[in-house]
Amino acid sequence: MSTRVEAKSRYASKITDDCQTAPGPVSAADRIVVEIRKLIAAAIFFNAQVAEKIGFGLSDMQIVHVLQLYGPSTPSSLTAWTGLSTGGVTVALDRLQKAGYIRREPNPADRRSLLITLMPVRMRKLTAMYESVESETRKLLETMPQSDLDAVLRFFELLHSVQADRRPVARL
Amino acid sequence: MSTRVEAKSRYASKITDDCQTAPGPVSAADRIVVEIRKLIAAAIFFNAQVAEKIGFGLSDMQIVHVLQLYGPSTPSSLTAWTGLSTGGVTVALDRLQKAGYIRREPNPADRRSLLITLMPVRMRKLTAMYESVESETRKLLETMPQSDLDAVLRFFELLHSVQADRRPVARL
DNA sequence: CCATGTATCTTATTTTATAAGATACATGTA
DNA sequence: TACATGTATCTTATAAAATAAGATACATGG
Repeated sequence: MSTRVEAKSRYASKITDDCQTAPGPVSAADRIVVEIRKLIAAAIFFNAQVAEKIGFGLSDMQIVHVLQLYGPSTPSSLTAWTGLSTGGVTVALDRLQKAGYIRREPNPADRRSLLITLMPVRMRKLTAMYESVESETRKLLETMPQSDLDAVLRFFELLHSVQADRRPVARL
Repeated sequence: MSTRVEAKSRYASKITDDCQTAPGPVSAADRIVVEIRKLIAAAIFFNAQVAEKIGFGLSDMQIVHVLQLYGPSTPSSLTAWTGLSTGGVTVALDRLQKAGYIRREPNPADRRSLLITLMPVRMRKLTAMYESVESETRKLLETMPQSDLDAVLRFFELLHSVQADRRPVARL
């Protein structure tokens, strides 16, 4: 078990002009912004590990995650989420379908379009790989006082307003 | 400006066995775990947008982010962070070097090895693209009471212990 | 009914990543 | 010191993934 410890004082973790973290007193907001970035970098890394283990690419992972978080989506919505071209999404969906992770269903709202849905059975294998991180996280969170948890939820509510305009809108 | 609003009650946002979000009362911890995942998915999306605009691939982005967050690194450390093969990192570094974003410097600790460092001048263009998200985030955070910010920082401290063992260790 | 726009798919081509092997240096042991 | 083994990076042929351009089928608004 690693004992690597991040700087915990308020005297670190601000990204400065010279493109590196530099010491010095910084505000809580500054530190939180850096923490968010570190969380994201770590998540991308972990994601890549999982992807490799099950033979997915990163685009395939993003598709699966979006479907799991936001429910059935159209290919065009996934085009936005992944940044792939339309052809790229088609090919990615072919891969995922052949591997049994998704199904293409008709979109009742538009006969040109499709709704991509996840196949629960296949997903179990994948979610199992995230289970340890998630349960560990949940367990740790439960050690925090309720007032802290509420503050964290308010924090995420704030973030939503930052993200809302920079995120694809699901149009079914 | 979008008016899309996420579910804010405690009666939503838990990922269930059927691989989709389902309604029902859930704990704060459960909701936070989902929020983390949504943050990550949104970040990957935003990342892809930025990457496309400046003609990077996602691997290149991850390399730049890691260098910015953790300082100069060896190619092998970047191999771990990106999940690329050693040859893949070499090629990615060639791209980044030709584009002027990084430099290969000798590693004083090991003559076989290198230290990859960012070139501040080129980075300005890239950081500018994140500036609006970050400053907007900072501005919103500053509307939160200090006690909430402290709680959020404690939250990230907890997360570090979850991530520590699932993250590459920088060995210079 | 028609013109225009949108959603997905197809396929040739380009871009990226891998795998296998090579070189140069490090490390530990005798 | 000499040697065997291990590690860090690079090279290059090959494989995988994504793009671009174009095609088809349906939607939408006059």
